[in-house]
Amino acid sequence: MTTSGKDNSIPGAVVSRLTKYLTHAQVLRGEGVQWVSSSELGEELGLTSATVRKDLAHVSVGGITNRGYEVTVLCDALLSFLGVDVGWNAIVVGAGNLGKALALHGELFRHGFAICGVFDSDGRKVGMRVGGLTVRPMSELAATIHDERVDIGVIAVPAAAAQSVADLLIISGIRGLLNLSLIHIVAPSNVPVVDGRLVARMLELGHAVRTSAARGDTSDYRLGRVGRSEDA
Amino acid sequence: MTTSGKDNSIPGAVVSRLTKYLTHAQVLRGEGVQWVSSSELGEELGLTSATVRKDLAHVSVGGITNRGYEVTVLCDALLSFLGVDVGWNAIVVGAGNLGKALALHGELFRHGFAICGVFDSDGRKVGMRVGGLTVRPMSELAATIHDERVDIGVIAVPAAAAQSVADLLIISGIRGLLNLSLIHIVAPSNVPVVDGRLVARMLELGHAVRTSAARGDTSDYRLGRVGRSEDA
DNA sequence: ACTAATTAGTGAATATTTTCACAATTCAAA
DNA sequence: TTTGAATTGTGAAAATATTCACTAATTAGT
Repeated sequence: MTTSGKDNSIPGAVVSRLTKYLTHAQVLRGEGVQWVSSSELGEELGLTSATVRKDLAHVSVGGITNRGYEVTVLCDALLSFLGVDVGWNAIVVGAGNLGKALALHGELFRHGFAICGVFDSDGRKVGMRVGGLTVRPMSELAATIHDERVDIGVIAVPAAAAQSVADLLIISGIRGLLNLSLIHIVAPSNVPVVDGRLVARMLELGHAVRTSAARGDTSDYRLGRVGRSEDA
Repeated sequence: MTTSGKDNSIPGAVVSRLTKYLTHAQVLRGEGVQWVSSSELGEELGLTSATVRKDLAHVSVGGITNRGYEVTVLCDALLSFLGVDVGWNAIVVGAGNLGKALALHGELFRHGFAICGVFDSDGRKVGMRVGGLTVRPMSELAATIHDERVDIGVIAVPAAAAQSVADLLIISGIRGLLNLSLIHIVAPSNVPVVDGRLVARMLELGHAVRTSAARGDTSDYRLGRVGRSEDA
């Protein structure tokens, strides 16, 4: 019954898992499931039940002893803990394919992120439409961040420009950065940077595939959720 | 002098950092820098020099005592270690904005990933052009994986379809998955899954911004690389 | 009511990862 | 050649993270 909910600095790995609990709980809610236990969550997500319980103890969700966690309560607690209920204003810098894809990604909006601007240094891209937005020049970036109270900047520019874009965002008062560029971004400690570097992820995957092959892995495979049962 | 290079199962966190060393070393190479020390790398990437040295000990790069690591050797060793020199065949499932962005992302090709197909279950999307490729129907997926020796599948479909797409890829013999969907993907242990779930990353960022604000962080900020010095 | 079964919460034990600290080595310069 | 500064590689120590294992609580069934 403790679950203090407001401890101090939760490790990034825990927060990362919390996002998984959230999306899985949302799936369960969509299926009309009412209760879920730590062991079920763990099994589905490849974790031990103890890890799940310890993680969830950071959030204000009380589990109930012989039932588990109530799915809707779990969803709400995680949404609130992750700040989805408050919502964020975000801008995307870089109107290339990736930047446009993010700006148009409905799932982001649905999770509390309002994309309120797309910027590009390329004059030929300025003025283009991206969904309901128009690509704006970099010169308007600082004022926009200030005037529209932008919290988050998404860096979707080539590696060579990424750090200077980050610097511009930072001196303009941005509060956090999602880095989609290839390189590591340096930022002051009060501006958290989260990496979404997909090429790097692909490199990690390549390595994993290779070592998996080297180990000669085989597996007793049972299909995932979709194949396993007839869902709602 | 040991640096055995072929030990056993390197932690994922190490591999993730190796991709950072690689991209940073590539930047340095582009600038004509010849040597880099573990402490320089660590400072730039926010790590201790000991971590850098330990990480690099997994790869076959010998540092030299009073100099550090030779940048070109470091690049080559990391490229080789991560399998970029061998190269991979990849397909993208889901011809939405994100899927198209990935298929068209030049940086992927430059890092050894050849996108050799884009698939979608939506008949209206089948036949569309995506760069040099044509969107194909899901019915052709299994044969393509087999015939074109596809190693990696990128899952860029809505959450509701993601696991069944994964299952299809897996039974068709895919060797690794990049998951860009919202949900956790279940796969057998011989098919590694790497998460590139950008919405989840944004949620993590929202949390980080919030706790950063709660701590009242302020910072002595010096600009990153670009602002700090006059590079080559 | 009582019993059996289940499951959250958590202190203690493990396991893993990171950092420290130092010997060995190399380079540059006097 | 000698000295001094720099830097790797690595055991040992410290810090973190995960898992175990047990208690207390709750429910369902009889």
